Amino acid sequence: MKQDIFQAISDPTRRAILTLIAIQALTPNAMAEKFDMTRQAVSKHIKVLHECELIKPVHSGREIYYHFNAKKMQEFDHWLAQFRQNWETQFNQLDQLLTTIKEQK
Amino acid sequence: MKQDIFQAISDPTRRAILTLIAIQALTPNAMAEKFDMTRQAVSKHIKVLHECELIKPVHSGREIYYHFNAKKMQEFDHWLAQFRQNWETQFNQLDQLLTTIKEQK
DNA sequence: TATATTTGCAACCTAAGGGTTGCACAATTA
DNA sequence: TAATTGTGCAACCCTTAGGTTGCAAATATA
Repeated sequence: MKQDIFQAISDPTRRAILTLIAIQALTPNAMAEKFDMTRQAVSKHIKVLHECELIKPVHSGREIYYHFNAKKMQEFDHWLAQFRQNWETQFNQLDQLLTTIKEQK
Repeated sequence: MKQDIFQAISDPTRRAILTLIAIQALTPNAMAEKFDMTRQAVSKHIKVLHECELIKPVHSGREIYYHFNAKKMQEFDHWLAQFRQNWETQFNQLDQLLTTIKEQK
């Protein structure tokens, strides 16, 4: 079952993991130390992030360093692009509309 | 219970709603016509989007037009900012690292 | 070889998500 | 006023999500 990046990002723990490894690649054990939950729980989050390719494993002996996959994160940026025009122009128009309606009452 | 914007966009139907009303404000009934589910199910999605302020209701008689709140959507853009540097530079470095490791074998 | 370490996987439990139907209520219209 | 329309809320059901414990496999170390 291929995961969806939006679903992957919806969990706060997974967002924290991404923030951590965007700075430096980490092993599952190293990540688990940062959170108040079992290593296995963190491992599940890693699995989700890996399945949707937001992170990439680099094996080194028995350790696995998970790296942040910036390229995949760009997909989120592309989805956001459809709304950029809105927050550049339309939100001023909405303010105007709301003001107009208020005045009509 | 205040909703989280990341959780709000994790659902495909809610993303579709946002895409629709980014173009033009719509009533719940008008939205429901676009989807293969009951009006009440769509209404639940609207509730989630409203609670986290990604959409804003504008009442007009007994109808309610939900408008896209571009300002709130910008929060995603701000969250993404922390990763921009990564996809501008680091993903090339990762490629290099992977290549290096491959050569070491 | 025996032992310790790092990791992943399976079973299980509980809470939350997303759908349904039914109903209540306010605003419009006959 | 009576009937229709647009909306939201509650109860319910089933599946998924996120946590736990326990175990197995692979690598490193004594």
